[in-house]
Amino acid sequence: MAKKVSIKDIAAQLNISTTTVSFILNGKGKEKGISDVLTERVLKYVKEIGYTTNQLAKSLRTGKTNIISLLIENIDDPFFSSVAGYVEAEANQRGYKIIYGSTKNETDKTRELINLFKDRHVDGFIITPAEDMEVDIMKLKDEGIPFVLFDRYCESVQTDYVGMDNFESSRKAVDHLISQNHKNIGFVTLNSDQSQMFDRLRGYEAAVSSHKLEAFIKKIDYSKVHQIAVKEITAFMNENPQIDALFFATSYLALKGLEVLNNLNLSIPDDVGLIAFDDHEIFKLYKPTITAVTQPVAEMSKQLINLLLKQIDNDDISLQQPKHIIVPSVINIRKSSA
Amino acid sequence: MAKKVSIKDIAAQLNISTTTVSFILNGKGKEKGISDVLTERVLKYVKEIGYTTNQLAKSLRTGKTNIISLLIENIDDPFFSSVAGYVEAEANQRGYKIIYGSTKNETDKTRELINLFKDRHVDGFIITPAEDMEVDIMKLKDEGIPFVLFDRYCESVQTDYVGMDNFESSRKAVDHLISQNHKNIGFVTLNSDQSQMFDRLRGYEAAVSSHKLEAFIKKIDYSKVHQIAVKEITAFMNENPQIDALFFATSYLALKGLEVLNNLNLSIPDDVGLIAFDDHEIFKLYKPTITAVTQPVAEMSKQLINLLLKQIDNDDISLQQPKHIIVPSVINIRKSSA
DNA sequence: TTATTTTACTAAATCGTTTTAGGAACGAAA
DNA sequence: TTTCGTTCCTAAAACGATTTAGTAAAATAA
Repeated sequence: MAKKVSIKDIAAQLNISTTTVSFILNGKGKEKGISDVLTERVLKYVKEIGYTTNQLAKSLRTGKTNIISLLIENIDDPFFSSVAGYVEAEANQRGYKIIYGSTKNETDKTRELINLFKDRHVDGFIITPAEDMEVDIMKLKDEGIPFVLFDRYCESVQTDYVGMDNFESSRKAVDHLISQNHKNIGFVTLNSDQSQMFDRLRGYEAAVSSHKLEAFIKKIDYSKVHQIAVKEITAFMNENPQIDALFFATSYLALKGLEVLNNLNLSIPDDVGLIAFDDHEIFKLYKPTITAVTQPVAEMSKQLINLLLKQIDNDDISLQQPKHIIVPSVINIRKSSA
Repeated sequence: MAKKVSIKDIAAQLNISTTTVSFILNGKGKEKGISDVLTERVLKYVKEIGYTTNQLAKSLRTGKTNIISLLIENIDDPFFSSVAGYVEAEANQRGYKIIYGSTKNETDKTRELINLFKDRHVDGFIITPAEDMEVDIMKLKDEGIPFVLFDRYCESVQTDYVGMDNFESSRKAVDHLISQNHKNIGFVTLNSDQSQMFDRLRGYEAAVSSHKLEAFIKKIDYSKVHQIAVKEITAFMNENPQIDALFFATSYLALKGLEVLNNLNLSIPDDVGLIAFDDHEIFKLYKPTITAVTQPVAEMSKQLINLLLKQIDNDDISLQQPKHIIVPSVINIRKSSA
């Protein structure tokens, strides 16, 4: 394994100082009054031997890593991996790389990841906070570390945030079911106090109560979705046979729901109308196609990077007013909600 | 933003040397003959002020980052994001973090990502190589940088590799269609020379030719799948109306195929039998359910990290015989191939 | 001629660790 | 009293860059 050549080696080889080499490599030759002749010579030699900078050393000295930490619920989830894809593209374009971590929506895991990446001196964070993270978020803010919350926010801490109007989106979705003559609309959601889930629940409640309909709510633990969702939803349907439509708070819950409706031989939308929160490739192909509240993932990703880089570039964060960017949702109306 | 405290600060505060602090923090106190009393005192103080190591500095000095670069085709693809999820979990457990890059299966982009992460001194790479990367892979090998290829390998370079027997899996899938009395089996694949695609093609050809059946092959450019696949597959079906079964070389091609069959009002499996390479959540729910060749993603991920860490831990890589780990595939037989 | 400015460069400190090589203090052995 | 081992700790170099605060020499001005 040939040792990598360093600026020092270049300097020695060309009989000049490392300072000069560094200036030239960083394009500060002109500004620092290095002659064109020497600049040429250095650049040529550097190219010849194929030197590349040791980013670790550079980062240590400058305090900049050009790495952004993306902490999402789970990389193996279409919504989040889609965000990861867009965020990566957007970040790359602006000279940043992404280091990710799946929080599994667990507070301890998220906290641990934040600390790990802080020690690695990432330039900033994009975080989908788990529950009870107010203290940690507050700490990040106090330390002046750039970060943007995503998907859900912390009620008690003012921070940059990109997300959707979950309340309004949810209400509209339920309104749409009502407009299609569904009367007994069940809501299947997570057992979670996170803002996005809370708002979706409130939206559902607002819609049904404003039409004087009865509310049917089923909450499922996030950590147990895969094990128990099918059973729980089945029980929910059996206990409330009058339900003629279902609204699912996430796409993976909706998938579980489809499985249940299949098992129960209930047809969509004749027996049960259906809308899911978050779109999914399946929904376009399923028979019937499934109506879904769609988050503009590309737009959100762009905003996330925008806000974050704005923080990273201005170090006088404290002066800035935290920004909440609420992007509009779209309901992709398909056959399941007829 | 309070300046972070360093080992130097601790040493100064306690009136001892940084060496001592470092030894203690790295658990070398005993070995280096630091007294228990002092060890206690340092540990207590460190805890009190909540010191954490600057990993950048540590990495610079030790040459270890504990970061693995995962270069996959596209994070926004269920197969790869699933791999990313497992690889992350496996790596985390063993003290490593993942920095990822989506290559989009483009040679230049992949090359660029490799170089970028090399400059960042990642400890190793997991790579799904794009086409024509032999030279780059050879270079990595020469430089003694630990890496494992995944999903597809480089014919001309001996390297560690984790993948499947694509030839055999493909042949079995086609054999299964034949056993179900399909006679004219079309194969829809990518226009690619990569090993995994090449082997799937060979598997298909072997199966049809051994049964003296005619081959119908459609190749689509990876970069244009989203734009043209539906049109191309439609044309393919129209030009070859005798086709009574389709085998798709990837799950996203199969999704395009489903769209086409829908449009053409062809029913599965009565008009056209169908098998996809790579499973997908949709396939379990689609009506009818779709038969798929399934890669054991969890197992592959574990093997990837295993092989890679073995390289990272032994620096006498040159002595090791490159290992090819071929994991068995499973055909999830569902209704579409009846 | 001398003073000043400009041009073209560089020595050395620094970022925060790890690690090599060694040193002081003390007691025991010769 | 010298010598030798222990025990416990440290000075300083190193990793590879950036950057501050210069300086020497040449050009220009006075």
